[in-house]
Amino acid sequence: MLDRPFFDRPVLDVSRDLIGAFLAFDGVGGRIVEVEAYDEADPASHSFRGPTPRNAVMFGPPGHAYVYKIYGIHFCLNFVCRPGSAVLIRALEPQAGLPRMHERRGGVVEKQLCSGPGKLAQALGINLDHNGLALDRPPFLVRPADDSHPIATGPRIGITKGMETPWRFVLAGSPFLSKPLSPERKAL
DNA sequence: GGAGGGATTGGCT
DNA sequence: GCCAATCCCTCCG
Repeated sequence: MLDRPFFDRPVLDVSRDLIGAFLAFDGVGGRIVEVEAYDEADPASHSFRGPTPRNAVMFGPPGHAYVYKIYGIHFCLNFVCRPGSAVLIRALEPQAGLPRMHERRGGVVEKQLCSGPGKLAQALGINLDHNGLALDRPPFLVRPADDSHPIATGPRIGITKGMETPWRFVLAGSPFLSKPLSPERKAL
């Protein structure tokens, strides 16, 4: 079980170590195959301009869920690390509760159940009610990766600032990513 | 008090 | 590839 000490570390270390970890929400989830790191010095981060009502959880204790709504439609799930930093969970390899994922996501193929931050939140049933919940107890369950995985990094997706910062981490070669990594780079 | 915009997705050209 | 959908949060007046 991953709890506060795991998340009370530099956000890049946490991001790398989350690749291959298992995430479930109310028994629905899978292996984390794609994340992105954000911190307070980063113009792409919600925490860049300091604490506000929306991002308050990012400045709270490590090991909690920061959930926000994007484009008025979708939800995105982050894991809070040290104050002002968080890891956006972007894609899972579905492993648990697949029938419920399919119900929530409609008639998509398995590869597309959790291949993006909004899709993942929809498949797991995560919304603003879950903002601020601790990650080390139900309905959340986060378990460490049981062995090492080939990790690749690259630029983050969809942002309009900080595009040059290669803080996207993926499980190299996974077919469950939101987008292929290009060009492929070695992990730090 | 109000306008502008976003760490996305899915559908259409 | 392009673009609309749709909610607050943030910032400015």
